[in-house]
Amino acid sequence: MAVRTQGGLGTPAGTAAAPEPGPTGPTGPVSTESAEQSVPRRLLAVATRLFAEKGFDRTSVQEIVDAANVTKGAMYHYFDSKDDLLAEIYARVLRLQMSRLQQIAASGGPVADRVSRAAADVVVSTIDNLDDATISFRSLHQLTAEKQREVRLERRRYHELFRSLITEGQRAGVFTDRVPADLVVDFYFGSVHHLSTWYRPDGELSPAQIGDYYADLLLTALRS
Amino acid sequence: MAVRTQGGLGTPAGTAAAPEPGPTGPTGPVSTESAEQSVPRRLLAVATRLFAEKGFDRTSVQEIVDAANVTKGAMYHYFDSKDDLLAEIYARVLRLQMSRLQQIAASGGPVADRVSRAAADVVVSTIDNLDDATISFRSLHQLTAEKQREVRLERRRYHELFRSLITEGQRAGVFTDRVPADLVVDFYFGSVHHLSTWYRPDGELSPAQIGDYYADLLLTALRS
Amino acid sequence: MAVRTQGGLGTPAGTAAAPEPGPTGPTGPVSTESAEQSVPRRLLAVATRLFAEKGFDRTSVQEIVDAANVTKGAMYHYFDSKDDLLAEIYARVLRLQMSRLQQIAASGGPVADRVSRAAADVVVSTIDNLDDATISFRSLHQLTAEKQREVRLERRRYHELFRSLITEGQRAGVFTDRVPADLVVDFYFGSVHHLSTWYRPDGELSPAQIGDYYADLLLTALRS
Amino acid sequence: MAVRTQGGLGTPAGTAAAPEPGPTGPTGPVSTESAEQSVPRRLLAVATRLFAEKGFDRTSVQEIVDAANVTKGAMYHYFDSKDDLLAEIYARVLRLQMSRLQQIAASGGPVADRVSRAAADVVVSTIDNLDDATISFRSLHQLTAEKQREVRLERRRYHELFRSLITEGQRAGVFTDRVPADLVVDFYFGSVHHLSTWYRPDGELSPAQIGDYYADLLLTALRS
DNA sequence: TATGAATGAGCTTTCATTCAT
DNA sequence: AATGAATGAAAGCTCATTCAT
Repeated sequence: MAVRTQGGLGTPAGTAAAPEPGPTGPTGPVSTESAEQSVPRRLLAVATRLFAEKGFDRTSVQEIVDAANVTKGAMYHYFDSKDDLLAEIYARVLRLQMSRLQQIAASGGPVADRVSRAAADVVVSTIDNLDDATISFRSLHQLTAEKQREVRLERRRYHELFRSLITEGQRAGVFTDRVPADLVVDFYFGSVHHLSTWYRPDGELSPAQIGDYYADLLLTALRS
Repeated sequence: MAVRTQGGLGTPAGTAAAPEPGPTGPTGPVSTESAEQSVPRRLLAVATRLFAEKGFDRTSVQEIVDAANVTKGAMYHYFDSKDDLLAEIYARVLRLQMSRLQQIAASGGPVADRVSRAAADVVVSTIDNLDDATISFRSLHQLTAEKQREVRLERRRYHELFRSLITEGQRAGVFTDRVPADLVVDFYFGSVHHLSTWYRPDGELSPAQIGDYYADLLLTALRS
Repeated sequence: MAVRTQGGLGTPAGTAAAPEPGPTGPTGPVSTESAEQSVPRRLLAVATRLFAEKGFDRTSVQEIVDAANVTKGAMYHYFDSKDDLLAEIYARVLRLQMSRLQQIAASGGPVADRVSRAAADVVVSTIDNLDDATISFRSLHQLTAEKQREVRLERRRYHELFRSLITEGQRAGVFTDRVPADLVVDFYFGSVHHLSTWYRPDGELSPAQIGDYYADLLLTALRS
Repeated sequence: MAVRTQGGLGTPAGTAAAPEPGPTGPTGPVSTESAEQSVPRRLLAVATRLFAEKGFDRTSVQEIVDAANVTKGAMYHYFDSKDDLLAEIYARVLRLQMSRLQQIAASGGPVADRVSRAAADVVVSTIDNLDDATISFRSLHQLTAEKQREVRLERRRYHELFRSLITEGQRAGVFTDRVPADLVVDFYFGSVHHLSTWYRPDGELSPAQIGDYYADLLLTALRS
């Protein structure tokens, strides 16, 4: 991030204290990407869509700023580089996924239930943010080495949390330990990340159904 | 493809019996990528490595021809474009995977055995050609629309064959039909394609072991 | 200059008697460049250092204001442009050198003594303000045509004064007139300006020693 | 330099063996900068003129290639960067000056004569290549650190050779050793480098006269 | 069959300056 | 007296591809 002012993107930029008016706010037309939101938000939204559609390297900064109705200078006021935009997208995804998993992991109930809920939930939230998924499984190598490291680290922390649920189930005897928990995690998240290559909103199955099927497959494979 | 030469790349590379003499004859140096092979082979080998390492868009034609010890003119003699190189890599991968799956599908034995063998085999062969896997899960959108269609078609044919084994098992009652066969295929190949993001040659598990674990997970999930 | 404020930069900086209280009053931190001095002074000090270090074109306004702990708006309040900063630096240097030379020229004693003292003094004062010297011999062409003219004019007036001392010596018969006085002046100030390219504070010779040697070389060359 | 072919710029680029036709060659019009010469030569000639006129940072690559009647791509085919162009100019200057000094140093005669000839010659050759002089005393900091080091090294070798003549004269007793030889060299070359700031072709003195005067001043200052 | 100079469009990024507050 | 978001023009550089030889 570039911006010399207080307030990054976790908290809305532009105005320090009050969150900016949502789509139902008092002024202006309603279009998620090109009005009513703060400049950096709009840029991120647009960049996410374009990176997913055409790939990072094939999306020019010009296209992004045009679509966001902003000048190039403005973009570089808020972001250090095109790369920074991508890094911000990764950060947002990881933050979101991690917080959802943490909530589920911390909730009560039998471990199998928690794993099942986590497994289904990550499917639904991946489908809800399909562009993010497309980008994050395809563009890691387009980040700087430094930022790749950060992303990998964060991703590992996520995997470890998920794995800890699996091993908890294995110790409790409800999951088989024939297969190493590590491998199970990689196995499952491979499936999840690839949703973006085949899921179509007009398909027969709803996100929730797919989530349930995926969770079923995982749980059945693990049941000892 | 451009190739106005005889023979060459139409026949599957993997199964070529005799290694062809390089342009420098029997005395030239021995290096898989930059001598002893035909120019187009060398270009494909080098391109595969570089595309996997740095991504398609970040690999310049100049880098490819330099690494292959060839001039640009020569490259454009054999390939229509940089794009063509990528398409050729996709074609090679698909050809190889398809032929292996066909062989296993056509072999005898109980359907569960065939699925298990196919599941384990695709893991091993994916690991054996990890660069191909990296490229093919990351670069589809860098092909022209037309070539994307071709690749998708071919990939669908592959999936259908695999799916037919699953449905065979379901009809035979050895696999559950709780989960649609289609979904199972996508689920499993997601895991497989993602091998390229985490597999490391120096890891604890051998390719064969990983293949067995993956097949185990799939078969257990399916066992009715 | 923009300055719409009272006092400030019109009076020579070097001779200001009382250090002015900084904007943070008596309790602020003490650092020549970023506190305790008035904003325009700080900007000039910082700009001088940065222009000498990296060159005028390679120093951005942002860098200057950051280093001076000031905002862009503030800078543009005091200076018309980046160019104006440079012009101010030139003006300061010329004012300083001129006043020193005038003092020496007006002092009594044999003309050879006065030339000798002037020659040594300009060396010492150049070394004392080495950044100024670096800038002024390298950045003239970065001023607007108009300001270049002004600087050249002022510089010529300085040279004329020095030259008048030489011709005085020539007329008095203590200096040779084999070489035109004009040329002697250019010859000598070339040497002086170039001090900034080779002088190092950790060198063996002190500024005063160098001044004496330079004066010796000049006087010997002139002695008839 | 970029160019992947044999033959740099010391030897004429373009054709390997035969030096390209001079301005009197058989084909094409006669204009030093934009025709009949090889592309890299033209680029260097044009760049030298523009860098001297407007400064390195204020000369755009676009201006250079326009003036040289060449496309940007062509420029980047021959030079790695705009920086490389500048480095090449420095290299050319240093090569030339060094070779002239070596010739004079190696010639016979009393040491005072050799110093005198060298001193006068460097003035004349500096005036003959005034653009080079302008650039080289003003643009060193615009080279990369690495190339600055190279230039400084080469320049030091030049100074050492000149200094060795001075010390030879000091040991022989024809020059005073009141002033360190090192300092004398810096003193004199300051004067020489600054020729570019005041010399005008329409001035009263010819280059040769100026050379003689400069040599006179130096020699008189040194005569013991 | 192969060369490599040359093209030209497009890329990301920088930056002095303005202006509503 | 000061802020800092925003502008818009221009910068240096890359690269797939062509073509005369």
